[in-house]
Amino acid sequence: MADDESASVFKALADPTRRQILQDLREGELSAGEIASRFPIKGPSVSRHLTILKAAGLVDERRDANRIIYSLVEDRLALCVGEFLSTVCPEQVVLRRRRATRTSKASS
Amino acid sequence: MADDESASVFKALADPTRRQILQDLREGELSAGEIASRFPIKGPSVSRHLTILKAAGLVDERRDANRIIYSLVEDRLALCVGEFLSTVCPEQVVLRRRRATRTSKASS
DNA sequence: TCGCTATGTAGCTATCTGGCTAAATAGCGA
DNA sequence: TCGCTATTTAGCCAGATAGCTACATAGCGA
Repeated sequence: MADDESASVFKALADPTRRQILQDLREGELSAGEIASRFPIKGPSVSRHLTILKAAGLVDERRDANRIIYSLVEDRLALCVGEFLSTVCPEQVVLRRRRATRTSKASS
Repeated sequence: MADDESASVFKALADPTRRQILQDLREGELSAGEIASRFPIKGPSVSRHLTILKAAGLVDERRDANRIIYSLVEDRLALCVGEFLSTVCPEQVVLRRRRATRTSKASS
Protein backbone atom coordinates (compact mmCIF):
# COMPACT_ATOMS: atom_id res chain seq x y z
CA MET A 1 0.00 0.00 0.00
CA ALA A 2 1.74 3.16 -1.20
CA ASP A 3 1.73 6.05 1.18
CA ASP A 4 -0.01 8.42 -1.17
CA GLU A 5 -2.43 5.61 -1.89
CA SER A 6 -3.61 5.37 1.67
CA ALA A 7 -3.62 9.15 2.01
CA SER A 8 -6.92 9.35 0.16
CA VAL A 9 -8.36 6.72 2.48
CA PHE A 10 -7.42 8.63 5.62
CA LYS A 11 -8.76 11.83 4.12
CA ALA A 12 -11.99 10.04 3.33
CA LEU A 13 -12.25 8.79 6.92
CA ALA A 14 -11.78 12.27 8.34
CA ASP A 15 -15.43 13.13 7.80
CA PRO A 16 -18.08 11.65 10.13
CA THR A 17 -20.71 11.46 7.40
CA ARG A 18 -18.39 9.35 5.27
CA ARG A 19 -17.55 7.05 8.19
CA GLN A 20 -21.25 6.55 8.79
CA ILE A 21 -21.86 5.76 5.13
CA LEU A 22 -19.24 3.02 5.34
CA GLN A 23 -20.87 1.60 8.44
CA ASP A 24 -24.29 1.71 6.78
CA LEU A 25 -22.95 -0.11 3.75
CA ARG A 26 -21.68 -2.85 6.03
CA GLU A 27 -25.25 -4.14 6.25
CA GLY A 28 -25.50 -4.33 2.46
CA GLU A 29 -25.52 -2.24 -0.67
CA LEU A 30 -27.61 0.92 -0.84
CA SER A 31 -28.67 3.33 -3.52
CA ALA A 32 -27.49 6.92 -3.45
CA GLY A 33 -30.98 8.03 -2.50
CA GLU A 34 -31.26 5.54 0.34
CA ILE A 35 -27.95 6.74 1.68
CA ALA A 36 -28.94 10.39 1.32
CA SER A 37 -32.19 9.81 3.20
CA ARG A 38 -30.21 8.77 6.28
CA PHE A 39 -28.52 12.15 6.65
CA PRO A 40 -29.74 15.67 7.27
CA ILE A 41 -27.74 17.09 4.36
CA LYS A 42 -28.90 17.55 0.77
CA GLY A 43 -28.44 15.08 -2.06
CA PRO A 44 -25.60 16.83 -3.85
CA SER A 45 -23.55 16.91 -0.65
CA VAL A 46 -24.05 13.19 -0.17
CA SER A 47 -23.17 12.66 -3.80
CA ARG A 48 -19.84 14.35 -3.27
CA HIS A 49 -19.13 12.26 -0.18
CA LEU A 50 -19.79 9.17 -2.28
CA THR A 51 -17.45 10.46 -4.97
CA ILE A 52 -14.72 10.88 -2.38
CA LEU A 53 -15.29 7.39 -0.99
CA LYS A 54 -15.20 5.99 -4.50
CA ALA A 55 -11.99 7.87 -5.36
CA ALA A 56 -10.43 6.41 -2.22
CA GLY A 57 -11.39 2.96 -3.45
CA LEU A 58 -13.58 2.33 -0.44
CA VAL A 59 -16.86 1.86 -2.30
CA ASP A 60 -17.96 0.62 -5.68
CA GLU A 61 -20.93 1.85 -7.67
CA ARG A 62 -23.12 0.07 -10.13
CA ARG A 63 -26.13 1.25 -12.03
CA ASP A 64 -29.48 -0.42 -11.54
CA ALA A 65 -32.10 1.12 -13.83
CA ASN A 66 -32.12 4.79 -12.99
CA ARG A 67 -30.56 4.32 -9.60
CA ILE A 68 -26.94 3.96 -8.64
CA ILE A 69 -26.12 1.31 -6.08
CA TYR A 70 -23.15 1.66 -3.77
CA SER A 71 -21.37 -1.14 -1.99
CA LEU A 72 -18.31 -1.61 0.20
CA VAL A 73 -15.03 -2.64 -1.38
CA GLU A 74 -14.34 -5.40 1.09
CA ASP A 75 -10.60 -5.42 1.55
CA ARG A 76 -9.74 -1.82 0.97
CA LEU A 77 -10.34 -0.38 4.43
CA ALA A 78 -8.76 -3.24 6.30
CA LEU A 79 -5.66 -3.34 4.15
CA CYS A 80 -5.07 0.37 4.14
CA VAL A 81 -5.85 1.39 7.69
CA GLY A 82 -4.98 -1.96 9.16
CA GLU A 83 -1.51 -1.76 7.68
CA PHE A 84 -0.98 1.60 9.32
CA LEU A 85 -2.28 0.35 12.65
CA SER A 86 -0.01 -2.63 12.38
CA THR A 87 3.01 -0.38 12.25
CA VAL A 88 1.99 1.88 15.12
CA CYS A 89 0.35 -0.57 17.49
CA PRO A 90 1.04 -4.08 16.17
CA GLU A 91 0.41 -5.73 19.53
CA GLN A 92 -3.16 -4.57 19.65
CA VAL A 93 -4.36 -4.90 16.10
CA VAL A 94 -4.19 -8.14 14.20
CA LEU A 95 -4.82 -8.16 10.49
CA ARG A 96 -6.47 -11.34 9.42
CA ARG A 97 -5.88 -11.82 5.74
CA ARG A 98 -8.99 -12.61 3.79
CA ARG A 99 -9.04 -15.99 2.11
CA ALA A 100 -7.87 -15.61 -1.46
CA THR A 101 -10.62 -15.67 -4.02
CA ARG A 102 -10.25 -16.90 -7.54
CA THR A 103 -9.55 -13.39 -8.82
CA SER A 104 -7.60 -11.92 -5.95
CA LYS A 105 -4.24 -12.78 -7.44
CA ALA A 106 -5.04 -11.07 -10.71
CA SER A 107 -6.19 -7.90 -9.01
CA SER A 108 -3.63 -5.29 -8.06
CA MET B 1 -15.58 5.35 22.50
CA ALA B 2 -18.00 8.19 21.83
CA ASP B 3 -18.40 9.17 18.21
CA ASP B 4 -17.32 12.75 18.70
CA GLU B 5 -14.44 11.41 20.75
CA SER B 6 -13.02 9.44 17.88
CA ALA B 7 -13.72 12.28 15.47
CA SER B 8 -10.65 14.14 16.68
CA VAL B 9 -8.58 11.01 16.15
CA PHE B 10 -9.71 10.57 12.56
CA LYS B 11 -9.12 14.26 11.89
CA ALA B 12 -5.64 13.90 13.35
CA LEU B 13 -4.93 10.93 11.08
CA ALA B 14 -5.99 12.84 7.98
CA ASP B 15 -2.60 14.55 7.73
CA PRO B 16 0.41 12.56 6.46
CA THR B 17 2.86 14.44 8.66
CA ARG B 18 0.90 13.48 11.74
CA ARG B 19 0.68 9.85 10.68
CA GLN B 20 4.43 9.82 10.20
CA ILE B 21 4.97 11.35 13.63
CA LEU B 22 2.96 8.54 15.16
CA GLN B 23 5.02 5.96 13.30
CA ASP B 24 8.25 7.64 14.37
CA LEU B 25 7.14 7.61 17.99
CA ARG B 26 6.54 3.90 17.74
CA GLU B 27 10.33 3.42 18.04
CA GLY B 28 10.40 5.43 21.24
CA GLU B 29 9.83 8.87 22.65
CA LEU B 30 11.25 11.91 20.88
CA SER B 31 11.68 15.59 21.66
CA ALA B 32 9.82 18.20 19.67
CA GLY B 33 13.07 19.23 18.02
CA GLU B 34 13.98 15.68 17.06
CA ILE B 35 10.57 15.26 15.50
CA ALA B 36 10.80 18.58 13.68
CA SER B 37 14.20 17.70 12.23
CA ARG B 38 12.62 14.75 10.41
CA PHE B 39 10.33 16.94 8.34
CA PRO B 40 10.86 19.65 5.76
CA ILE B 41 8.43 22.02 7.48
CA LYS B 42 9.28 24.64 10.12
CA GLY B 43 9.17 24.18 13.86
CA PRO B 44 5.94 26.03 14.53
CA SER B 45 4.12 23.90 11.99
CA VAL B 46 5.35 20.75 13.67
CA SER B 47 4.40 22.20 17.02
CA ARG B 48 0.84 22.61 15.86
CA HIS B 49 0.73 19.04 14.55
CA LEU B 50 1.87 17.88 17.97
CA THR B 51 -0.82 19.98 19.61
CA ILE B 52 -3.44 18.34 17.43
CA LEU B 53 -2.12 14.85 18.21
CA LYS B 54 -2.12 15.68 21.90
CA ALA B 55 -5.67 17.05 21.74
CA ALA B 56 -6.75 13.81 20.08
CA GLY B 57 -5.19 11.91 22.97
CA LEU B 58 -2.76 10.13 20.69
CA VAL B 59 0.44 11.42 22.28
CA ASP B 60 1.60 12.54 25.70
CA GLU B 61 4.14 15.21 26.45
CA ARG B 62 6.52 15.62 29.34
CA ARG B 63 9.13 18.20 30.05
CA ASP B 64 12.79 17.21 30.35
CA ALA B 65 14.93 20.22 31.18
CA ASN B 66 14.27 22.72 28.43
CA ARG B 67 12.99 20.13 26.01
CA ILE B 68 9.57 18.61 25.66
CA ILE B 69 9.43 14.88 25.09
CA TYR B 70 6.58 13.30 23.18
CA SER B 71 5.47 9.70 23.41
CA LEU B 72 2.69 7.51 22.07
CA VAL B 73 -0.41 6.94 24.17
CA GLU B 74 -0.42 3.21 23.72
CA ASP B 75 -4.06 2.22 23.61
CA ARG B 76 -5.62 5.27 22.09
CA LEU B 77 -5.14 4.58 18.42
CA ALA B 78 -5.99 0.92 18.59
CA LEU B 79 -9.15 1.47 20.61
CA CYS B 80 -10.44 4.34 18.54
CA VAL B 81 -9.67 3.29 15.00
CA GLY B 82 -9.78 -0.40 15.72
CA GLU B 83 -13.27 -0.07 17.06
CA PHE B 84 -14.38 1.57 13.86
CA LEU B 85 -12.65 -1.06 11.73
CA SER B 86 -14.30 -3.75 13.79
CA THR B 87 -17.72 -2.46 12.81
CA VAL B 88 -16.99 -2.08 9.10
CA CYS B 89 -14.75 -5.06 8.43
CA PRO B 90 -14.83 -7.26 11.55
CA GLU B 91 -13.66 -10.37 9.70
CA GLN B 92 -10.39 -8.81 8.73
CA VAL B 93 -9.38 -6.81 11.78
CA VAL B 94 -9.03 -8.35 15.18
CA LEU B 95 -8.65 -6.13 18.19
CA ARG B 96 -6.47 -7.73 20.79
CA ARG B 97 -7.17 -6.15 24.11
CA ARG B 98 -4.05 -5.08 25.96
CA ARG B 99 -3.48 -6.82 29.27
CA ALA B 100 -4.84 -4.69 32.09
CA THR B 101 -2.18 -2.83 34.06
CA ARG B 102 -2.45 -1.99 37.70
CA THR B 103 -3.86 1.45 36.92
CA SER B 104 -5.95 0.72 33.86
CA LYS B 105 -9.13 0.25 35.83
CA ALA B 106 -8.78 3.58 37.59
CA SER B 107 -8.11 5.44 34.37
CA SER B 108 -10.95 6.46 32.10
C1' DT C 1 20.76 38.28 35.96
C1' DC C 2 22.15 37.34 31.13
C1' DG C 3 22.44 34.83 27.23
C1' DC C 4 21.56 30.57 24.97
C1' DT C 5 18.70 26.71 23.35
C1' DA C 6 14.19 24.63 22.83
C1' DT C 7 9.54 25.19 22.06
C1' DG C 8 5.09 27.29 21.82
C1' DT C 9 1.88 31.35 20.51
C1' DA C 10 0.08 35.08 17.51
C1' DG C 11 -1.23 36.47 13.39
C1' DC C 12 -1.14 36.32 8.22
C1' DT C 13 -2.30 33.90 3.89
C1' DA C 14 -3.42 30.49 0.33
C1' DT C 15 -5.75 26.36 -0.20
C1' DC C 16 -9.08 22.81 1.02
C1' DT C 17 -13.61 21.40 2.69
C1' DG C 18 -18.29 20.73 2.95
C1' DG C 19 -22.56 22.80 2.84
C1' DC C 20 -26.07 25.00 -0.44
C1' DT C 21 -29.02 25.99 -4.98
C1' DA C 22 -29.67 25.56 -9.85
C1' DA C 23 -29.04 23.06 -13.80
C1' DA C 24 -27.54 18.99 -16.47
C1' DT C 25 -27.63 13.96 -17.36
C1' DA C 26 -29.39 9.05 -17.29
C1' DG C 27 -32.85 5.73 -17.54
C1' DC C 28 -37.65 4.27 -17.53
C1' DG C 29 -42.47 3.95 -18.94
C1' DA C 30 -46.64 6.02 -21.21
C1' DT D 1 -40.83 11.75 -27.71
C1' DC D 2 -42.35 13.50 -23.14
C1' DG D 3 -42.44 13.62 -18.47
C1' DC D 4 -40.94 11.64 -14.26
C1' DT D 5 -37.51 10.05 -10.89
C1' DA D 6 -32.73 9.48 -9.47
C1' DT D 7 -28.37 11.27 -9.36
C1' DT D 8 -24.47 14.03 -10.57
C1' DT D 9 -22.18 18.42 -12.02
C1' DA D 10 -21.29 23.41 -11.74
C1' DG D 11 -20.62 27.20 -9.20
C1' DC D 12 -20.88 29.93 -4.93
C1' DC D 13 -19.57 30.76 -0.06
C1' DA D 14 -18.21 30.42 4.95
C1' DG D 15 -15.19 28.14 7.84
C1' DA D 16 -11.25 24.98 8.60
C1' DT D 17 -6.48 23.73 7.59
C1' DA D 18 -1.61 24.02 7.22
C1' DG D 19 2.16 26.53 5.88
C1' DC D 20 5.03 30.77 7.03
C1' DT D 21 7.51 34.73 9.94
C1' DA D 22 7.98 37.24 14.07
C1' DC D 23 7.71 37.14 18.82
C1' DA D 24 7.03 35.24 23.54
C1' DT D 25 7.99 31.84 27.09
C1' DA D 26 10.59 28.18 29.73
C1' DG D 27 14.57 26.26 31.59
C1' DC D 28 19.58 25.90 32.07
C1' DG D 29 24.27 27.37 33.08
C1' DA D 30 27.90 31.11 33.42
